[in-house]
Amino acid sequence: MKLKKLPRSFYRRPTLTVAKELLGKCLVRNYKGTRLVGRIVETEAYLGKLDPASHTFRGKTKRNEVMYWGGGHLYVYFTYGMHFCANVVTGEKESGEAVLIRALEPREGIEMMVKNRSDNRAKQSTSRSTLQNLANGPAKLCEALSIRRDQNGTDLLGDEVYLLDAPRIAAAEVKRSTRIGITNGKDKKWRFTIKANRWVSR
DNA sequence: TAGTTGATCGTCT
DNA sequence: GACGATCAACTAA
Repeated sequence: MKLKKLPRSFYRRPTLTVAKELLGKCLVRNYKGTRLVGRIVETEAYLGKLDPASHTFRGKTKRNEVMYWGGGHLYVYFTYGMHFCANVVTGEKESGEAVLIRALEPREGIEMMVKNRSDNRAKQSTSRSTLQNLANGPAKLCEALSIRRDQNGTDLLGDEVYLLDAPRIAAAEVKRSTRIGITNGKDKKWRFTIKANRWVSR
């Protein structure tokens, strides 16, 4: 069966629901005529005003403006002086909520992803670092898919970046845990992963 | 293999 | 002026 692009209505729902259902969907990035595709295996929800760890906790700013555009947009931010992270904006307009994509399982255009990753850094991946290291972290997948500041605010119903529908992951296969790399709101179990999936970040 | 640290800069206080 | 939704290299054992 042919997989379809997810409709706007998919995103305009409660953020935790979207975060959970994003698991197993495929993220597609059209880059220089090549389709780069990865299956989402790990997400985290950021619930705006309810969430001290969210960029929008303290209200709208120039940086987090995109999170108020409403479900179906891509929010890309820069952090640690060198990394980008990609979020899917969820909920209605002005909700200020989004889901962070934390890890992908590479599916298509893998050669290009490897190239993107090694171009930016003058690193060399030898024996050990193979596909495992390609997109198992929020900053890594941005590099692999060449998502940068230019993609901030991209409409996910366009052709540049979008998501393809896929059969929903069974509830028994979804693991819920605490989020990673934050200090505020540590206790909230708003991270979703596919159980026993080797592509999840650590 | 676990734990520590340097890189590096836009954004908010 | 401080720090972060990170990563990879380096150190010690």
